[in-house]
Amino acid sequence: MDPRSTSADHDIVDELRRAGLERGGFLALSAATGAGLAVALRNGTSLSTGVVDLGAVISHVETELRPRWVLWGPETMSLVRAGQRVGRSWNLGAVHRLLNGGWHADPARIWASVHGLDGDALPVVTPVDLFTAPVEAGAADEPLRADGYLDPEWLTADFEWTPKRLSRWAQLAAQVAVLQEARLVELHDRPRARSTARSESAAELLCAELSVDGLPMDRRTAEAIIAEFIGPRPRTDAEAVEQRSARDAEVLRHSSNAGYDLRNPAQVKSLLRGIGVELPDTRAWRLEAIRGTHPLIDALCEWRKAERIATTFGYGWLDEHLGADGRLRGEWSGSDGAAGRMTASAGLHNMPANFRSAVAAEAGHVFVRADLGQIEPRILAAVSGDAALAAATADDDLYLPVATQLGVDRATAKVAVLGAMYGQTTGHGAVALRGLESAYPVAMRYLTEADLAGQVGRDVRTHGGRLIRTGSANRSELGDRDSRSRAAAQGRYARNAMVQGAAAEFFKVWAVTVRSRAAALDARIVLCLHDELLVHAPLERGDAVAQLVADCLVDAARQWAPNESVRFVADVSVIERWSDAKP
DNA sequence: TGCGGCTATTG
DNA sequence: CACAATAGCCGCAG
Repeated sequence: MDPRSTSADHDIVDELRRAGLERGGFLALSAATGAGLAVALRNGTSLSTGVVDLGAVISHVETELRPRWVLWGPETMSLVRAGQRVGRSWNLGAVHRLLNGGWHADPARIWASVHGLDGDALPVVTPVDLFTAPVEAGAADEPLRADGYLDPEWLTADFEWTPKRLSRWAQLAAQVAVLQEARLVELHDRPRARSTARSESAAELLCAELSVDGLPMDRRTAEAIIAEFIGPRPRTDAEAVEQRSARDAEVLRHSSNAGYDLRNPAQVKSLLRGIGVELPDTRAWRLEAIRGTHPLIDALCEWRKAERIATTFGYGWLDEHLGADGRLRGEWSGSDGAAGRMTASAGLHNMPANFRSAVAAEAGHVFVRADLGQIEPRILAAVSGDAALAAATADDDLYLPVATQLGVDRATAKVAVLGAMYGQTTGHGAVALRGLESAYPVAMRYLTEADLAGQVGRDVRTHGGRLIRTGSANRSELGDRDSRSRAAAQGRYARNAMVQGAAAEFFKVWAVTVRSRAAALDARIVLCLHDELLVHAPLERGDAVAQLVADCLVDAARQWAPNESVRFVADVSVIERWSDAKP
């Protein structure tokens, strides 16, 4: 178990082979600036080096052995920042979130979880003062405490890493990976869980790469779009203030009282009351509905659009997130706290659609854009095993056969299906909903059971094995509602999470398959948008990448879906700007 | 200064 | 205006 040191004289690949590492085997990695790196195998063997070129060692091992790199989590970014694009990973944080739901995935919690310790009773760092005896040097090399928890000192930002400590840390990571794998195997009713662990881990690699690479964006086009709404870039703060009050004045001149604050919803209501309009709230869709009835309404609608650009998607946004290299960068997360979709900051997931013309491929490159068609109802058909709904997926537009089956028009069928997945029980869709119950009983029962579980706070698991927590933890927005509507909300949440979560798992399988196979064509994924992929590819490889993306969908479906009864479809196009895609 | 409410945008 | 997310500004409590 003693860590062995390796050096340039001793080839680390040979040592790993001798230690029993097979191609694709678990290889835990820990590294710290100035302290070198350490790796550990699942059998406990650990090797460490002194200060090394992290990239060179990883690259060598990756080429020769293609291991499954076991990472606690944050090392993923270090790896990618060091220029490494490894193929396989086992991300302890991602697997922890899969097994336990929620968002927390720090090493202390992960360790406690796989050892059955209370995650809400984690030890905390005791402040060092005159009355605290200094920790003995020997004890500080062992992170495992007598009570079974990890020493919180090891998790602090200024922890002093040594080769010996890195070795131990890697050993622990390897142990956790083995324990997590065992837990996944125990999920007998979720046979896909181990596979999901691997694809979710690969998605973490993809997220790190997306964070580092960024989205190609043409600054001049973006600035022109901003200028359309709020005018040229202000040169001074005073000029910015002036532009802002000029925008306000354009609305207020239609009112007799110019003192109202347009940014205060209550005052906007008063403003509207002044022209004889009484609204329950001042949301855009309510204002749009009465557009043209008074010049103030129209001016207010325009003001709202401009204000949105000025505050969120204006020059400040570009300055903060668009690099000198023309890449828009945000932080990517592989799975959010709820159903496990990917998230991104810097507006990458909620950029107004009119900015898509600014998202442009670089010279000599094209985008391959692909989006999944009607993914959620197709996912529902697959995970529920509803043969009738699966039959409808044979159509490019599944709402057409569903409409025929229900004896309603397509629009009604669509609203009903979406309403069923979101948990809507009232309104126009409610009548058609009863038609769904009789036409697709298996799918509807799948949703209802998730709903009931959510209502009573019983956790559920998606098809791929992700725990959806519906109990007390994790959700905060259910504060002061009464218990009945809270239960109903939790029911809708669980019902939808089973579909949205499974769709997210499937999407990630597709995305990581594309990631892995597009590399050989020098193409890289630059954006993931829940059901849409944007791949940046060399101009001459555009068609080949488009074909590859379509092929990967077939493979992803074969790998992820319980059987081949459900058809998944994607619209794939080769374009120069994101806006070139069909509506 | 932190938090809930309101608003807008995306899938 | 159901399900999910990020993100800004405002008013209010501490």
